[in-house]
Amino acid sequence: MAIIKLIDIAKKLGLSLTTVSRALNNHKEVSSETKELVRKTAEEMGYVPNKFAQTLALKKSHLISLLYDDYQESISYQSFTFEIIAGVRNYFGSTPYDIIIVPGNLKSSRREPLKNICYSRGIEGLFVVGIRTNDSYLEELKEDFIPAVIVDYPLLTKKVSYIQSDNLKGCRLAVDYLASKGHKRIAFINGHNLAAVSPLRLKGYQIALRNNGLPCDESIIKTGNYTEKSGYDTAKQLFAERADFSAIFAASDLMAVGAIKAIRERGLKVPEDIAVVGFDDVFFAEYSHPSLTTIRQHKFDLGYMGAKELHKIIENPEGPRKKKKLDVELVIRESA
Amino acid sequence: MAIIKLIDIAKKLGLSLTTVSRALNNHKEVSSETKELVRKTAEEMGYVPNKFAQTLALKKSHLISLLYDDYQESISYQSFTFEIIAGVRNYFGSTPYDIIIVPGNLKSSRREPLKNICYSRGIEGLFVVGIRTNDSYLEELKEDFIPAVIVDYPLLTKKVSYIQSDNLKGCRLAVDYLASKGHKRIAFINGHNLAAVSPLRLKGYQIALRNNGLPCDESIIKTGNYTEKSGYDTAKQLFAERADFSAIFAASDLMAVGAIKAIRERGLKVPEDIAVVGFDDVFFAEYSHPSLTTIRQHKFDLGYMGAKELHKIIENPEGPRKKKKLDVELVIRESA
DNA sequence: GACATCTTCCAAAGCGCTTTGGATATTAGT
DNA sequence: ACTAATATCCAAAGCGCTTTGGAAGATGTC
Repeated sequence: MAIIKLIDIAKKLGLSLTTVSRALNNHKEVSSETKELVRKTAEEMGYVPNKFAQTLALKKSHLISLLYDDYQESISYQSFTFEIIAGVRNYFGSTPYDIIIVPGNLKSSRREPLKNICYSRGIEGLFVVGIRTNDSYLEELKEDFIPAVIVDYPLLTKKVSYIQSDNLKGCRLAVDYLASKGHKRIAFINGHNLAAVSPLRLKGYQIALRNNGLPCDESIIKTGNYTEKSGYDTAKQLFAERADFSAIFAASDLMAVGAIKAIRERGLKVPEDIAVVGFDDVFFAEYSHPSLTTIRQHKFDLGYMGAKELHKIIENPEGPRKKKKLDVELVIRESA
Repeated sequence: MAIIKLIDIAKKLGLSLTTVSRALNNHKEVSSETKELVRKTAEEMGYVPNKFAQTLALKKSHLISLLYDDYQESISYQSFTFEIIAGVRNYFGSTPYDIIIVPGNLKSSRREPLKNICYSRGIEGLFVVGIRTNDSYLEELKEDFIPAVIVDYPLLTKKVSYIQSDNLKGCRLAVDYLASKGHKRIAFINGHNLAAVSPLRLKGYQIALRNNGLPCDESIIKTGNYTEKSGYDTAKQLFAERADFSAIFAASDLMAVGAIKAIRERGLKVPEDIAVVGFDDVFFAEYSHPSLTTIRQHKFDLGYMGAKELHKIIENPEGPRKKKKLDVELVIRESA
């Protein structure tokens, strides 16, 4: 059975194409009886509009695109991304917009310019997550040629907003909590600067130390790359350097897990000897051992609220852009 | 700067629309000099073809759709899904196909018929992951109206293939390994029957027991729902019933983790008192404590190979369909 | 030089939809 | 009863592309 189109309905009812189209789109120029009739037969005949034809005629695709990376190497980031995407999807699920995934990864070296992708597919908005600070797409985004919302990268132009968790507060919560437990020397394992949040978290850590009247000692600040292994390595390095600390604050849960591994290998106990706090609250934080005290990011909301903002930009391109900061919370478990 | 189209190039070069189109599509009816000229100016002018117009004219959308569920309640499944999707995306990244995500979840109650979605968006193929055995979309899929590949649900028609891991082998590996360690009474925590793999895994477990000359005792077979909590609950239930067992084989890593928690609460040690083997090898299996011995599914490959098969079905609808079984392997860590 | 054969190009139609600009029929106004 | 307004419909054009069916010019053959 072939796919039926407007003209089929028109023929069957002895109406014109125009009238049928208008009836279905609820124009005023058609009587309500005909509208009802058309709607009913359309339903009966199983008519569905061809979006391509509509897009062409209306110059409106109702398509937004997701730009993200599979990041095979940092597998924990997956769950983070996935939850954000779930939020995006959930939001747009109640709008006429569909989501298209551009081929290939953010990382892929040989890839089309963003503009080509968007123009070619008539994409109306971009949702970007996990973009690195050295990504060339960022330059294109700055040209402001398309509405976009970026997670965790501070870009604010006429058509581009960004959204992220309140990293400063997150760090404050973590450090305050550790300080309240009597820790005076809190080491910090940060992530690399390809993630725009890294400097933020460092800053948050430093401010929080100051607010607690604690000195900021460069020698107990290390940089990993958000992976478990790097957490493990940097923690071992701290020990090797005979650094003086009683707690570790890691900029990701995965690094926290790695650090814990190093601590235990050293024959020390978590949290008795050394307390550990992570960041993210990825889902396995609860199941690791000891379960992780960490800063929870509301990932789904990041996606949902970001999608909402993107929608707003598309519908009202002249409106004001704003960065959005989502609240975070301290989740106290066993590791600190 | 407006988006430029074929006619713009034609005007600029004093050629006809037809010729320009043909030049870009490398038809033989146009001289190679003109081809080169057209290609160059197209490049210079930043021309990109409008896919909607192309689709309309060619009756070929190059669009496949991903059907999956965010499964908020079973968060571990996320990483499973995400990795599969990464595989799908990776495969289609080197083809002209784009991936569109249909709005809403598989689960969502009020949702469009699959046919409407596909016809309306000109979707050429469906990649389905995580569909439940009672999902109404399954009925539509059985009507065989569109090429599809399903992960983990056995449906094989003219246009639909499926792909899954070798569950039987997985169970065999797990049970054989436990048996080789001297375990005679191996409890089994299965998942619910909304997942088509559950009965398979039960069967695999039973066969493997038989092959090892071990009795199959119904009283140490329990059913959870693939979540950590259900693993915890069913393990506790086993203890409450004073069941006799020295090992637990769980049909998912998350249930395995839950079971371990119950075991330890009981004051017993893993693996010394009770050994535990999981299934899936989700990424945190490595980081849980004790790290999980489990059956690794190659999730990325599931997506990649499935996508390849889908591609094949689309390009050659008359070809033979086949189910594909991907190899699994035993990953030995600490829990058994 | 006349005919057939390529080669290279183009105008027009068509993909399925929406919208513009009229046309026709119905109702209201005086 | 005649005009003005209103309601209801339609034919045709256009969205940006590909393809069909020719046409014109170049080349080759005898």
